[in-house]
Amino acid sequence: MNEKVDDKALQTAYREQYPYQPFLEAMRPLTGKWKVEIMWALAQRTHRFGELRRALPGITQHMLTVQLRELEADGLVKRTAYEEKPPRVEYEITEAAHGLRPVFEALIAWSKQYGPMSRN
Amino acid sequence: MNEKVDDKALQTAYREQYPYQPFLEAMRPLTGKWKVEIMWALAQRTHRFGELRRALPGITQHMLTVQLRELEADGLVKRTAYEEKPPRVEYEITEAAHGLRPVFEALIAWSKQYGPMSRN
DNA sequence: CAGCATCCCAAAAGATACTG
DNA sequence: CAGTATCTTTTGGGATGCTG
Repeated sequence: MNEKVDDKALQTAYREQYPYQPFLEAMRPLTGKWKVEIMWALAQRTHRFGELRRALPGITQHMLTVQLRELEADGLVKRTAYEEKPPRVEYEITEAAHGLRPVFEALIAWSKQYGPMSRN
Repeated sequence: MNEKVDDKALQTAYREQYPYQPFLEAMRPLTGKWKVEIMWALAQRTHRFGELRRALPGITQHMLTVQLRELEADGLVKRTAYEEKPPRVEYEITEAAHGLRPVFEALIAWSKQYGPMSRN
């Protein structure tokens, strides 16, 4: 009944001693093939839907819509639709999302230091 | 022939002015359901295969193997097999991987500041 | 113990056509 | 212009059985 005490202690250590869950929580809203790129573009300036589409060569209209909706639901992007004809919709990053900059910067710094690690 | 000059300029800006590619390059080796958790565990100390398995409840043997192999190929994890019977294999993070700590910390700091953003 | 080989499934992403 | 609706494809991950 107690041969696995060490394992249990291990698990407790991981989950309680370190900000384990917060890390995973923080990563989740950015998972998706295009989300980081979208955030990157919006971090530069506000974009219209079509601008964003052209700024991300290869993305489909469908995927851009889907991922923007998810980013919006996660509070990282703000969508503003203007009732005009033809319609105009603008996307910008939220205040909360600006806080991600240090993360991006740290990651880039690391990437530069250790160089591109190509797997293939 | 030149109505799209603005778009081209935009793309150039994203890809040349900002460390766009480095960022994506840096993220790639960490994509995979368990990689961050594996790195987290190994950041605490060296683990044997079985220890790692027990430390990550829910992971399958198959996935642990696959993701460890990828992390190894990306130079984030070092694998050492001892020729014993029964066999013993130890995993540890590499020097390069230690540089990721600031990234993790920045992400966690951001996560704490803006709280958990639940989508559901 | 630490795995590899297979087969299978669900989720994510892409292609295409259509619309307020 | 900025989407939505469907359908198909791809990818990642899981289950199971076998082995040096």
